[in-house]
Amino acid sequence: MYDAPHADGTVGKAMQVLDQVASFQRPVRFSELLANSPFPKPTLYRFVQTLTNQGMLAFDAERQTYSMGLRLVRLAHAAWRHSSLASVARPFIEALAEKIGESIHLAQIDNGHVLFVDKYRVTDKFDTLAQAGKIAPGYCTGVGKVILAFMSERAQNRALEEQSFVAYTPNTHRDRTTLAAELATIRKARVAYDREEHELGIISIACPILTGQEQVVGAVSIATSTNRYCIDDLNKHWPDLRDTANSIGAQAELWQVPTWV
Amino acid sequence: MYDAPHADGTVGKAMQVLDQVASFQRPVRFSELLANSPFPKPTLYRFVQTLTNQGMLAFDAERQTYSMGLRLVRLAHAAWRHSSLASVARPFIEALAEKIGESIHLAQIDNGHVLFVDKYRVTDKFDTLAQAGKIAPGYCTGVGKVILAFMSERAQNRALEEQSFVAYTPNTHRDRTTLAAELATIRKARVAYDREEHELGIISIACPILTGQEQVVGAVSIATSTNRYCIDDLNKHWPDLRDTANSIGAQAELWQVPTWV
DNA sequence: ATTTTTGGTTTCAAATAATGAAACTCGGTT
DNA sequence: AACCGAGTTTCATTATTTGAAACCAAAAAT
Repeated sequence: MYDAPHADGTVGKAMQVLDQVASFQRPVRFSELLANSPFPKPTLYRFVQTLTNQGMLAFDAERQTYSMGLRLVRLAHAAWRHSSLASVARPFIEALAEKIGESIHLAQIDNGHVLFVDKYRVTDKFDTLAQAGKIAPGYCTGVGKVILAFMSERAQNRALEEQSFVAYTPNTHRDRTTLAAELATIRKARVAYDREEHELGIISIACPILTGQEQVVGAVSIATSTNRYCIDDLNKHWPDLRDTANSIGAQAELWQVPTWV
Repeated sequence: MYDAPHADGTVGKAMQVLDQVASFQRPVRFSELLANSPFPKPTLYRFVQTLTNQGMLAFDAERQTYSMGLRLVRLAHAAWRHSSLASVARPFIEALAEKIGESIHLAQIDNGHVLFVDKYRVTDKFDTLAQAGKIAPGYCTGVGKVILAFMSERAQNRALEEQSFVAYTPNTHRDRTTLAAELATIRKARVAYDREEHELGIISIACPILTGQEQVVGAVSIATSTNRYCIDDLNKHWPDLRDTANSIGAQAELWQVPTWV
């Protein structure tokens, strides 16, 4: 990696601490943080203090643990509405879900990882942040692969660099070369499939959301379980999915959605 | 508004910039930020750069505008799950909503402002971040007043200090004294009403969510429109609402929800 | 076509804030 | 009573932030 000589100063370090706390997925003690921290004790201590003061972290005095602060929820509200495709895409996804009666995922890419920004489950209707905001790897999901496939070469290289290639299932791509080959195919076909690559029993079909100049802004997918359907069944929905993706892309263009190069 | 004491160093200032961008509620140009910024041009410029590098802001090169970054959505996901009442409260709220067929709000307090962390609308089922993550004033909402009423004296004073007392409707409290009087009543009655104080035509009944030691962690409310019901009708649901609030409180205590003193 | 203005970016010395080794405090051991 | 581990504070050193001024490019005005 070329970048990260001085890691964006003090603010960058503080954000690193935020990420670390988030990564625990549970309230965490100071000493636990310290154990996996690049920072010496007093430095980390002050970061955690500052972030708590700022409401970016929350400190539970009783249990002496830190967790993510509510200020983030407030800030994310704005991010959601103005930087994510979710608000633009919502009506289209809703319509598609009603029509075909399967779960729909909406994703954008964030630092080589697929970020789910919205999700419609036939049963629950839309989920809250409990579901949205999740991340998943790019190299083994339908939405991830289709986004990667349509990135500019430079961006794709950078993103591929960051993939971990953990073998979640026997079908998971295990290195860059086989993945790169599939990405080329995907780009031609304009559709990607997840054949139980991330989770056994789960398959999906994904289409890219593009602007007029063929820039990817995200992806939509229909996901289902192998108990109910096979890839060929999903394929029957392809025209609908493609149309939905196109409509979202057109709408996103009118609206001011930042593109991801 | 008297500002924070030392504004928490560089990190605090950066967070201030984040807030500022969020406050615009739309993509914003550098010069617009500069106009309302306490920081000189190069300083603000560097903050915005750093935050963009960090994914806390997103820069749209084409339109030359900044908006909130997707990293916030990722981080908020964790905040939501581990620091908010939402995950704990969800099943109880769902049950209540099914039973009485009205919209339910779940709120926590964040710096004197009511932060809606979840919302169940009978029609739409749960909303996404589009709704959750919103903030509302504390002094003129059912959930806000009931939370304020149950805060420790010290915390209440601090929170009251921060209320703006904008008169949204003729019924809105216009100063601290009348509000303080009502808060005392609310604390005794253990229930608060919003009689069109925030929005004409909207009324609600709210109960506090308390721990065993009577610490407020949040509030639940039933909201409806005056076209359909009056306060007395809402009052019929009071036992159910109170029970729901109590169940959430009990559950929150078992789980590690940070308390707000 | 030339000048001026506007919006954004870079420089660099001075001012300030971050840093971390070490020392300290406070419950709870041994 | 001495010890330990987790958390907190001190303070001289170091590195980062700061902002006036200068710069640049593109748009607007002349």
